[in-house]
Amino acid sequence: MGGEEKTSQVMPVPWQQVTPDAARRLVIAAVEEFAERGYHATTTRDLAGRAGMSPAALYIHYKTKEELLYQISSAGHRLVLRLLEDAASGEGTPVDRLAAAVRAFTRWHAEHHTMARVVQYELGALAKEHHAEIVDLRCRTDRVVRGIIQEGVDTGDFVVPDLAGATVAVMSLCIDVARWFGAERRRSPEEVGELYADLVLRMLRHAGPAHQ
Amino acid sequence: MGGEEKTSQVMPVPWQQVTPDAARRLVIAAVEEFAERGYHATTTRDLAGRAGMSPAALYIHYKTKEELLYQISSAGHRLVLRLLEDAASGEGTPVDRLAAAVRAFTRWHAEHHTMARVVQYELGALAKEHHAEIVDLRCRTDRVVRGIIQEGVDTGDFVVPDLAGATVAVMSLCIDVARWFGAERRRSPEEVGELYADLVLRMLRHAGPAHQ
DNA sequence: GCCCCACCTGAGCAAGCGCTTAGGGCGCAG
DNA sequence: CTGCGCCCTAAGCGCTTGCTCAGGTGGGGC
Repeated sequence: MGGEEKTSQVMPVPWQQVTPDAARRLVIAAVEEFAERGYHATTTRDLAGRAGMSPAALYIHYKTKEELLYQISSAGHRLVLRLLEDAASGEGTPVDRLAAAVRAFTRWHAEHHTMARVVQYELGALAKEHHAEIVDLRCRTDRVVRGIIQEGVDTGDFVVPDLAGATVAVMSLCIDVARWFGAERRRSPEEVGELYADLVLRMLRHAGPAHQ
Repeated sequence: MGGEEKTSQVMPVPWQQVTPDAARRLVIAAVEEFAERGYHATTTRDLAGRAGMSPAALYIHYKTKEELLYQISSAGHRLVLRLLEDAASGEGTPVDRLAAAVRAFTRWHAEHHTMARVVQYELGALAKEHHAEIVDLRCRTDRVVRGIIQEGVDTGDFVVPDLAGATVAVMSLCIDVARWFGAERRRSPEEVGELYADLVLRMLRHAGPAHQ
């Protein structure tokens, strides 16, 4: 029972390289279940059931339930970091690159909002050393975005009274997409990405007459 | 064990009217525990222990653990709704009133970030009829903010390509404060409120030379 | 035929869960 | 004093939890 879940594949999800097949089915089941009910409300029996196997089979592929969460969290954070680094090291002005970063970051949170929910809201359930590793990744993503904004300030394209505050606000705006996206069916991930890129530029650009 | 928690009281928290004292201690303990570990990871023994009583005493004051969550969620949502309605029905231009709304909404999420976390991130753990009631409250808060933005668009102060999208973005930005605030000690709730009011106005105002 | 190995299952263990029950102490009206 | 009601606790019930383990199945090399 439990038909195959169809997830949109516009951006790559790294589960293709997870083997054997049962392990992949488990990790996909875990993303859906953790996103829907939360890590602590999900039982190993739920996961095994959704992946089409007995509860005991889970422990052939993963040592603990927490390791499954860690795999998801780690893969998600690394993927997001790469996304932002690509945007940051791309061509164009800081304005262009911040827009690209926000577009990609937002779009990922919308398109993969189930995985994004696990990545962003289930950190607290990680074991201590796993948690520390993830926090380090998050600091790095923060630094990437702050770097682009700083460059924009240097060129005079951005005017921000508080660099750290603006960085937090920009990332916060994008991250929270994972929370509300899905309840509303009207907008596509691409549209939200465009809208947010525009809003963020409006937020940070100096409010002079030389608009676009 | 477990000293008295000191919560800043700049904005009123309605627990003063919760009686008897043990019931109030329980609800305060529940806010802290639910915010820190999440509803499902918190046990009734944790709550009773933090409130300084035996596990069984909880059930004298609340029928279930879920009812405790519901009391917190309901009180929080009603408080936030009133906060926004006050700002919306205040004096001044739509620009002034949106700034006031964002300032108050943001500040509440920062100042009471433990309660806000429960209010914003533990909805899914509510029983079905409680959940429906809370969702209704959330729709009303949404409508209040959308109303202010719409007025600003009518007066020509705001230029937004997508009213619903802009509303979601504005509220999203404020709500997410509950997630990250507390890790960073550098900013006060008032400062974040000011920063966010400024950023939101920049996001929505038409980008002409008639600035400020 | 044979064994090996990767993968899986049924049954179940110890611990912890939400919640209940029987009863105890204490303040107060009589 | 007695009697009553409120607030509380110790003990524990029935169930679910994360996880284990002995054993089974099926395909490939010999």
